[in-house]
Amino acid sequence: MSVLQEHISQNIRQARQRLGLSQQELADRADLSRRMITLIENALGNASLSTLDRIAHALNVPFADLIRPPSQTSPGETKPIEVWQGEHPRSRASLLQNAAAHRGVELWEWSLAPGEKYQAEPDPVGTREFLYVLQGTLTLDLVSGTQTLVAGQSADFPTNQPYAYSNQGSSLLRFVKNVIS
Amino acid sequence: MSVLQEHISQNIRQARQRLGLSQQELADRADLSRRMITLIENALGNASLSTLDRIAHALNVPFADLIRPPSQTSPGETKPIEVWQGEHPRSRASLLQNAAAHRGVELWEWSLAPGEKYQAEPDPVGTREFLYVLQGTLTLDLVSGTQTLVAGQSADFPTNQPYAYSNQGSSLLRFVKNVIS
DNA sequence: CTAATCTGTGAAATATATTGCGCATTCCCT
DNA sequence: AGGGAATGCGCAATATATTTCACAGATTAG
Repeated sequence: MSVLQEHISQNIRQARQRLGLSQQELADRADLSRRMITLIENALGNASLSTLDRIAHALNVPFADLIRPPSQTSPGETKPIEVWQGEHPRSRASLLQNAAAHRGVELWEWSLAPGEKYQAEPDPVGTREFLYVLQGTLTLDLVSGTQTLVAGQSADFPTNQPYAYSNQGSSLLRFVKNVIS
Repeated sequence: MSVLQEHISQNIRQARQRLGLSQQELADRADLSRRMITLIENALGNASLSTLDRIAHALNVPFADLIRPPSQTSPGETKPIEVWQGEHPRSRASLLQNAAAHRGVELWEWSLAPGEKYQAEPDPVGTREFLYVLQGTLTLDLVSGTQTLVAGQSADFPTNQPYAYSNQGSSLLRFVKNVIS
């Protein structure tokens, strides 16, 4: 199959998993059959414009991102994608940028209200994260132990094991992170 | 019909006429029927990926050009390394994290005092940057034009051409950036 | 005017995208 | 072990993209 379809299939699967959606859920959102999602994500089939467009909308990404060759992008802003929201309205996770680079680089900005906690699931081996705390205090729970980071500090750790962010301080916590896979 | 199809139809017709091709000639080159070309150029029909891809090849343009709006074309902290400092003591660039990933990912935090400017030299092709403005206003000079980013906005652009950051506002500018090579 | 080319459109035929269903497999969970 | 969720795949049915052909209007050239 064409290189184009390879890119599309990878981009779609990546975006879907980033949102934590199953194939069925994506199919429902896009009003397509799960069969079609499977076909496209495996670079089989030959989707039509409307099909791809509906998937793009369901994934909340610009259409261009689906066909973007992993190497190049055009200059421009992109608007944040709200990916997760905590009980407190100020607790949220936004995907700022996502490069379908060799393996993939993501730039995130997170906010956690006092007392808020986010428990993350393990990623595939090879995945790691960069953290940079903008304000507040971040408590980072890893299998190897607990770490505390204050504004201006950064950390680097593998995420193929369960981990959790929490704000045990009394003021808003904000930090940026990179996910490298 | 969708905006997407409007763009595609205009782009295709525009590219075809630029080459001085008739619909029939384009159809022959792309191994499609002239009927299909007519349908697509009038934003009717709903082309498949392969169809659009063949048209893109026949027109000798990247696929991405068809869809754009017709107008354009182990855990541990590390301590920051001071890499650049401006005339004003509050203007500085710190390398926060640097992953020797497949090709390399860097996470930076920058500060620019009002009036400060940093002129960057072109990087090797394939190098790109992610920007995320924390506070203040960032003026980004690219060969393709000038962009202004305020706090909370992010941008993504290739850096194989000269570019410059400047703070033309009246308050301190802070932003983080990723360099992906 | 007449011929020739280009473009748009309708309709039936054909190719293929898309669906719906069932089933196998894997993985996670208790 | 066993149950449930998620994914992949074969296959027949259906929807629709794509072709083929035929014709009409518009434009240009001789």
